Amino acid sequence: MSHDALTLDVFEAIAEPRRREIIGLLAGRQATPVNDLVDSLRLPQPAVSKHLGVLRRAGLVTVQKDGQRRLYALNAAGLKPVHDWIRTYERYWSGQLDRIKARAERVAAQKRAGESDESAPHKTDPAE
Amino acid sequence: MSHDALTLDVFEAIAEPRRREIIGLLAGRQATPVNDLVDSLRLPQPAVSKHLGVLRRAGLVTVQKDGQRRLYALNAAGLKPVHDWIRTYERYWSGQLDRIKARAERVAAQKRAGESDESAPHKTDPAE
DNA sequence: TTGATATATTCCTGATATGGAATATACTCC
DNA sequence: GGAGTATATTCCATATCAGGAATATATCAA
Repeated sequence: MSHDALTLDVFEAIAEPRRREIIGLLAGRQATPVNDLVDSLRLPQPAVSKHLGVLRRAGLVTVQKDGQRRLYALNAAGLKPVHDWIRTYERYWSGQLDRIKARAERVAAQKRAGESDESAPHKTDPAE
Repeated sequence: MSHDALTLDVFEAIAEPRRREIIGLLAGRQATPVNDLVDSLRLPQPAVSKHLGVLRRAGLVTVQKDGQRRLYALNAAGLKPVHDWIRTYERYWSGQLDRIKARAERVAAQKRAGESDESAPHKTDPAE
């Protein structure tokens, strides 16, 4: 990817299920050595270290030296960009009233009636 | 990753900046033909169609035939898994007290339900 | 120092994604 | 039917990633 080696995209970082799993594990602890994560994840240590490297460059975890170990801790604030982005669309599914209100903002600009709307957040199965 | 050709991971779908852009464009409109997106994105039409295909298989957009055009609409509800996952960690950056409270909730919820969707944090070590 | 432990890094390989170009499909209009 | 428009699909080339294996680095212990 065309990313700076030092700054990875948070969205890409959390696209990996294993990395989300690591985040979930770190959320419950304060500072966890790599080996504990290796045991929990049942993944070879190099793979875990690589994932931790991605998370660190994405700003999602912090490292702390403790003797020969490296203690990783979650930096949940790094998830804020994703949260902010998602929240923009939360109103589109959160409820009928909210959705109507959201639509009203757009419709207000047009001030026209008789618009046939059908974008309900229910899943329409696109059969080929 | 080895994904079903018909069911793509939402996290992977939104990892692409262009696709997030498409989502942003669709959020403001009701049903948009591909060509409108092509104009807005300044991306060749085949690329746009491919991204739309990914979004559709991930359940984030729906298609609707309109003559020779295909009208795409945002299905924001497809973002809910991401929202739910993120919300789990929202409290970790919102405040210290909230964080303690969050841990209690999480532990309680895990004792109650064994229901685990793929994006949820997996087993947290109870010893801590 | 020697050996063991903890973690990171490098190299390799297979899988996959992206954009580009060309082509295929489907629909509309004449 | 044939031309033109709208969209999808295929093929190609490049890039990247995930995991495996081996190795490198750093620290601790005796």
